[in-house]
Amino acid sequence: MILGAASRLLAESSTGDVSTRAVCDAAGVAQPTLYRLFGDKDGLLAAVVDAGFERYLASKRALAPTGDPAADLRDGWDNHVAFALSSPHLYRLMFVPGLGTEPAAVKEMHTLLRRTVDRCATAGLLRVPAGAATQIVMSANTGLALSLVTHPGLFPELSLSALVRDIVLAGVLTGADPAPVHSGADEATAIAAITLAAILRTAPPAALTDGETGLLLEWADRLAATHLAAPAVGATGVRRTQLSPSTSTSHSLSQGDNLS
Amino acid sequence: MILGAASRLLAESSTGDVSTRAVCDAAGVAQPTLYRLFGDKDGLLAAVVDAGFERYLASKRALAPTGDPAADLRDGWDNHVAFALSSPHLYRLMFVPGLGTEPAAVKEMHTLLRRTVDRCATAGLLRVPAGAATQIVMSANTGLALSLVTHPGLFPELSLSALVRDIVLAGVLTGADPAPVHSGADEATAIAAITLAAILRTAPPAALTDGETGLLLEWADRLAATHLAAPAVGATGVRRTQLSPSTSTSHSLSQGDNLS
DNA sequence: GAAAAGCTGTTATCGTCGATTACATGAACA
DNA sequence: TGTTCATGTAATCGACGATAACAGCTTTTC
Repeated sequence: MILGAASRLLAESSTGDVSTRAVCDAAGVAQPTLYRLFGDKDGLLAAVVDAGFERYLASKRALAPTGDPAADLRDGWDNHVAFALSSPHLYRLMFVPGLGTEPAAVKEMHTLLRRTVDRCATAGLLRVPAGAATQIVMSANTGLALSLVTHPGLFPELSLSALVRDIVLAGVLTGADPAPVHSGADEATAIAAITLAAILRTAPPAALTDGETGLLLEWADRLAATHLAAPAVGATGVRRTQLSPSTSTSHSLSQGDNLS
Repeated sequence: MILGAASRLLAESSTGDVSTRAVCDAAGVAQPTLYRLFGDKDGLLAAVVDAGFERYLASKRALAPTGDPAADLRDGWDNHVAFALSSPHLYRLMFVPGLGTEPAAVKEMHTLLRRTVDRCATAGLLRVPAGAATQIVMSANTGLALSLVTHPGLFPELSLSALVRDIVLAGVLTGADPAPVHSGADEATAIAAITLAAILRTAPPAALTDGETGLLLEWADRLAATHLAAPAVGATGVRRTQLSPSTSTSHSLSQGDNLS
């Protein structure tokens, strides 16, 4: 069970790397055995990547296509991010190859996404060509997941993924509003609050005391952020993915998030 | 000139890694010298990152703030992507740290972006809170750049960055249309063409010969892709960044791109 | 002016890692 | 029974990151 030991050690590793010796020790074999079975350390890691990708595709198949391809697209995004967060090291191995080694599995994922996009297209939901939409969603999705994985400190917002997702999908699909869903007067209110908050922050007015400015700022922030918690694209029939309870759409910004 | 040798070797490296021995040989010094000056290999790489970041910030300052903060935001995006493509290995060192070592420079860049976003906010151009907008743009920008850098084979489209950029900025700014700029009948035409192309590709009709289907497909693709070459958000006063002649907005899809 | 202190750079070496060679063992088959 | 081949091991190699011990040189101090 060399492969299992490698996967386990990788997941437990703090640096995201494993030594062939450690893998062999954990598996109870000598090094040449590993090298005969996998040929190379890269071969071993490729096998680990393949196994991880098998798991990823399994979770992908669990999200069977529904009648709502736009919702499927959204669930696919969430599922992808959840997988990345669940095994960061493995994700980095899968999507940040050593510059030259392209795991074939990535292309398979690309075609999988393409299928969902095509279903959107045949339903008349696409406003950009299917190929462009696929690349846009794919790069934005993996890119965001990589950012979340490699900069856990910089982007502590759990809802960031949902925000970017809704914006990107709204830019690709028809009939989908970008993340902030407000209408008419609400939109004007939100924008005014956002503008005021920015002005207060960069140039506090002399007419108000610091305490007053702070309180006003708090209210403005609250006004500006309310719409971020609203459900967005494809609001009907929201399904939860098994892996991502925390990245779902309806997650509000109640806890420590500071998006102001 | 140990640092210069390290930077040069890193840029020329094929794996994105350098050995301290190679650096010392190239610099004409012995290893302990390097370790006395930089303490560690990580210390050396951190210095390389700092130097690269100095260059990045220099190119950033060259894009002095104009009266159009939205255009500044766009130029900043292009500049970022151009930097990533110009030195992929360095970029990966800067933005894919070893999981634990957060280069302080990244935070500095974050605040730099925040300043531009705040200028948009005070101009009333923001439809999401400034903090959220900063995180959205930042993660999408670095994420896309990482995708372009680490998967040069999967995303060969030079215009992909511009597409994602316009979509993301449109989701964050007011008065900015998402990438496909079409109006009225044009939009209906494009969507119909996209839908038809997708249907033809997934289920070729029996009423047409293969040749006829192919020709029809070509025309539909052309109809669907025309609007992708149109200028987008902040169309007035488009400035070119020094580093990114190829990622500019007006770049058309004439060459080998296949976004269909 | 000579000695002490400190910076700068060297040679030689250690432990770890990825990878390989040469060899041992045991089952399948003629 | 002897050959073959798959499977495993001990021992080893070269490259790497890192360090100890030592040598030259400038600066400071008495």
